[in-house]
Amino acid sequence: MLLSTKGDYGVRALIDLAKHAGEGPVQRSDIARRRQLPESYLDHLLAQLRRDGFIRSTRGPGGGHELTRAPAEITLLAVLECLEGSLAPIGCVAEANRGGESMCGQSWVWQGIYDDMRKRLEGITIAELVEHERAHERAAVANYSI
Amino acid sequence: MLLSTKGDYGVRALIDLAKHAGEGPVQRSDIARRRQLPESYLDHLLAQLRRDGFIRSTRGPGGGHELTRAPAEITLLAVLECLEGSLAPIGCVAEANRGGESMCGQSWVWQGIYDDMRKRLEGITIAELVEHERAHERAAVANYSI
DNA sequence: TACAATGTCGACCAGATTAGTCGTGAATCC
DNA sequence: GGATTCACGACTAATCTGGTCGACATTGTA
Repeated sequence: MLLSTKGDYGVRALIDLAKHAGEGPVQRSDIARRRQLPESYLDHLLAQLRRDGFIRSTRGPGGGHELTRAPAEITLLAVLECLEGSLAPIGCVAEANRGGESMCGQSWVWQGIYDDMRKRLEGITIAELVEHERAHERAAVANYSI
Repeated sequence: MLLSTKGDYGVRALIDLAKHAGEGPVQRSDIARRRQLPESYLDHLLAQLRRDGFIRSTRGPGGGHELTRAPAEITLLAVLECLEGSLAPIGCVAEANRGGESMCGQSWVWQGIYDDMRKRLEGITIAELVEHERAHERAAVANYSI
């Protein structure tokens, strides 16, 4: 598996923050409840996202977490690399892209796959994921009303 | 990391078998020495490849391992799925492709990436990897002779 | 100023996976 | 019968995953 729950949960948390942008800080407990994530685990992910500048946090009553940028300016690639580290599919590619020169015999295959994937992930923003989720919600409501 | 050393080593072993196809069974110790792999670990990988019908093995003096098919008929995708199990980048895609219906919010992204990758890997055979390696060897020799 | 709400940080933990090693046994050839 | 080779399962150490927990820092409010 290329992705662990770190990346998965972290993206969901950012989607939640994006959906509530402009409403003041969003509390960890609210994110955890709405997205059904373990709150104390979410804690670590938010810490990482803050360290990398995706969110800002404030303490005290009424405190919480907010995006530092517009959702349309946060790419899925950036978020996942923040939370998961390198997304390289195989060790030799990870080393090569860290500036190393080691290239195993099949790395040309994996480098191509890696480049494709990064390109795709770079083209998707949190804003698009929010929009996708909203469309899904509308579809669900439409189904229900039939 | 999507791939462990299992897939990596296993592919190298098959390349070795392909290069020595038609010369009778190739011994585990020879593969391990030429490819610089731990022999006792390679044992497990060859067992898996045999169970899935990629190679046949014979015991006793002069025994060893051989491909059951032409290298051009063995795709990288098939080998890797044999050794690594599913190559799905994230859990929800793995479940969806096992017949489940669970689709997380971002799975449309990952399904596309997964499909791209499988298509690429399906288009590459062990024969091509052997040819690539030979080309690399020729280049190295050419460099040396300058 | 006290207290409650909230985030911050690091220690800790159980289970799974990875990357092996090793030993016993089975088949085969001479 | 002995040497050679594969077959298979037990075992292990290190690392990663997916958390939990507790002490502490910060801040708003009464």
